[in-house]
Amino acid sequence: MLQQERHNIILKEINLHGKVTTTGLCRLLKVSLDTIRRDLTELENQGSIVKVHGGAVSKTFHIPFQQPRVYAQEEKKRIAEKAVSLLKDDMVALLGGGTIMLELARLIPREFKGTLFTVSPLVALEAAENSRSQVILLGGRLSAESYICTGAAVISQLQQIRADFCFLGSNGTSLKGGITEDDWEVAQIKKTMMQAADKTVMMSISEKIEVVQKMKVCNLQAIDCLVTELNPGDKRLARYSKVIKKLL
Amino acid sequence: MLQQERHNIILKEINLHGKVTTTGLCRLLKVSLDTIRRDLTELENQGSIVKVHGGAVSKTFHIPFQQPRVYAQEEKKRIAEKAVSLLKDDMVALLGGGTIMLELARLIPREFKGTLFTVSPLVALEAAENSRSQVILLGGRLSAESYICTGAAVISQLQQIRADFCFLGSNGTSLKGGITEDDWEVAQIKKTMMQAADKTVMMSISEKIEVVQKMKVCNLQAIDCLVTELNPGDKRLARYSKVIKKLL
DNA sequence: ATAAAAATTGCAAGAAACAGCAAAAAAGAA
DNA sequence: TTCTTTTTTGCTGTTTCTTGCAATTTTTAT
Repeated sequence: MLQQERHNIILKEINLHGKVTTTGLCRLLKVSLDTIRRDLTELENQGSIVKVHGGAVSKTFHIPFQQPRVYAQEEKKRIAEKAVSLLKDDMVALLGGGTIMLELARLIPREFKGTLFTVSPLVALEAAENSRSQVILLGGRLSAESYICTGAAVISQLQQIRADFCFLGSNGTSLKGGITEDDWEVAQIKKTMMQAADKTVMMSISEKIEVVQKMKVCNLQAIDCLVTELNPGDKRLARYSKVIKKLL
Repeated sequence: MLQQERHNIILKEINLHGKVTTTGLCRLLKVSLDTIRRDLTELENQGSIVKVHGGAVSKTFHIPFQQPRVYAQEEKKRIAEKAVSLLKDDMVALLGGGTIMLELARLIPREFKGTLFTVSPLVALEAAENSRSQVILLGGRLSAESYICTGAAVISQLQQIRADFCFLGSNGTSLKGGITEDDWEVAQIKKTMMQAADKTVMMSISEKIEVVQKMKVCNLQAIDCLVTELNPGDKRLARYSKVIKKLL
């Protein structure tokens, strides 16, 4: 077996599974551990893979140490950056809960002057810290699972509000299923929030695209803008661009 | 299973749920608790997550003031322990804000069954985490200084409540000046909370005894119970025992 | 206050990595 | 072909890394 041949097989394995183990390759290629180690060292020097104790992982699999933030969080941050650009002074905005919304609250410019309503205590605290805008927390029964206020009190307060924008995170976004959620209470709140605002901005990481959860929030037609970390021209979003007015 | 693999899985879990438990990961990954602990330590050193007792939380969910353990001076904890003993099942209680109240929220027994109203998002989150009781957050404009909800909305919601107990922290307690506060808005809220409850429990560390602030909340006669970290028979409290029905 | 759960520390067994060396294989030259 | 040179491979002993265990301390729950 040629050296080059082994290298190709190793690369194929890594691209397929994201990782390889030294002993696994040893069995697969019927050569000694040392040979495999030397192979891995060479491939690493070429810059194709990253060696770790026990084997090697693909470059995309490996998170460099300099990057202190977690990958999904980077994506969420990118989404929040795009969404926050929609904020204009004197705007009245409704904010949902979830981690993307927390990122958004964190990114609100200090000089932004507007009114922010939210059902999430965490988002409220973050927004109040980071901006001089008015932050109004819509109170109600606090759900320990979702960390947002739920129940009739929230619904009735929402019905008294007329907001310009409603920013929501999505747990499931699909062409057929629309926007879906795994918690019934949360779905109700989101529905009502959308009714209380002129326009709805839905934020979804691409992982959640074409994912369908148990509880329906709305059809895609009800969305005015879909924000993902992807480029709006990405092929994964092609079919969405026909249904939703604006992609970011 | 490669170490890197475990790390990736842990990060994914944290991003998905916001938190992980050591034992949960132990079951999921089929390795010993020690290995999980070491993994979490490494990920924390990388800056990806924040370790807490029992597991780890996502950096996004981790808000600096959510870990008031640093402020949790022994005295405040002692006060909270005494106060929490006043809670009985099926009780409706109003909770104020502040660090003592956070300690109280943390000490609420898991089996306590009652209804808790609060104007503080932090207290609400803590209480919802630590007990199976119903937690209702009274929403309103969030004050960035005091981290509690203020304004007319809170006042009007409070006027619709009839609670058994009202638990408040005090920033100033004196024989002549009564209970005082440095923030006008907060003083208004506290006044209204007291009116909405049958009995008021005031919690004050001895540092704040004989301290007078600018804004008056009430006279000492309006207090049903004063809780301090001192022994009720302490001579510093002697003159208070004549005015207040109960000392703890 | 007491009991239970979790964290920390030190340690030892096992697995993997490393370095040097020698045998085997491959390549090139006479 | 045969000999020499170079490269590759496998082996050995040593070192490093990882993991799980036990004892102890700290934190949390009751």
